[in-house]
Amino acid sequence: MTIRESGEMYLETIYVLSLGSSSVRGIDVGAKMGFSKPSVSRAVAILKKDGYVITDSDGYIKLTAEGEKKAKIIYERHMLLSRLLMNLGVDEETATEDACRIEHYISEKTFDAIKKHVKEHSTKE
Amino acid sequence: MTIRESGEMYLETIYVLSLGSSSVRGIDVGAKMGFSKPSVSRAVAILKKDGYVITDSDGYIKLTAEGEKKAKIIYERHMLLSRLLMNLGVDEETATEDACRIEHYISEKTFDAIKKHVKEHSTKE
DNA sequence: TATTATAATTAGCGTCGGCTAACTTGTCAA
DNA sequence: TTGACAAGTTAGCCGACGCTAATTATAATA
Repeated sequence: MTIRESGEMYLETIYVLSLGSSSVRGIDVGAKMGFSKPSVSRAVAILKKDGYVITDSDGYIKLTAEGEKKAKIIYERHMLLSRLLMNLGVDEETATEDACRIEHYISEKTFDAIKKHVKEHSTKE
Repeated sequence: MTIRESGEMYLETIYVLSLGSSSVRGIDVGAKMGFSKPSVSRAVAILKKDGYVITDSDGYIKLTAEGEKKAKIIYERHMLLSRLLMNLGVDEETATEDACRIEHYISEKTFDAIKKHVKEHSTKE
């Protein structure tokens, strides 16, 4: 099964949390995303089934190699989009929020174009 | 109830079809969107309940004043986004497709910024 | 007129992805 | 040792929004 929007959000959140801490728990993911424990529990179970995460003996959530790869792509897209929007003059908070919502729906081609644009415009202005 | 992504898509489709023909039927909407008749039937019923469309005595779908206003905003957003993406170098087909998917998730602030950008860049290059 | 085709609707199914309530499990402190 | 709290899971609800199958209604044609 292909990962869906919701799964991408959970994966990205796990990734971001794991950047700041070596031990990520479901409860932290839920707190970050504003979702309940059962919602996280189910989402993590799906990510596990699909091979993106594992839970170790202490119950901590770890990304698999594949999960980390995927999460990095999603995160990079998020950053890229935020930067694009900020280049267009959107404030950081709004840019981040909007990027978060639309990052799941954009094609590879468009991301390549955005990447090019951001590369050209991120140093100046 | 606030209109949702799905409702926005139906409304936009009805609007676009009504630009090319004075009589829009559910079957046309379904054909355009690739959805079944029952899906359209239900969606139109919701749009009707929410005051965005009416169906006349012949069963044709007409936008109300509010529906048309809303549809125009959605359509304008679609055009704007497409133009932005094309300005970034994305081909028209991809730009249109991506714009279609993300147009529902972007804040007013970001749209204003995009509008400004497109205004500045659409004549040149 | 009777049949047939087209369009719309109704009934009901399935998936996704939230939720609450309730149960389990493990740790820590009284 | 026991009791309480924290974290996770299970069971099951709900709304949104696709779908098919079957029905209804209308219009066109044999």
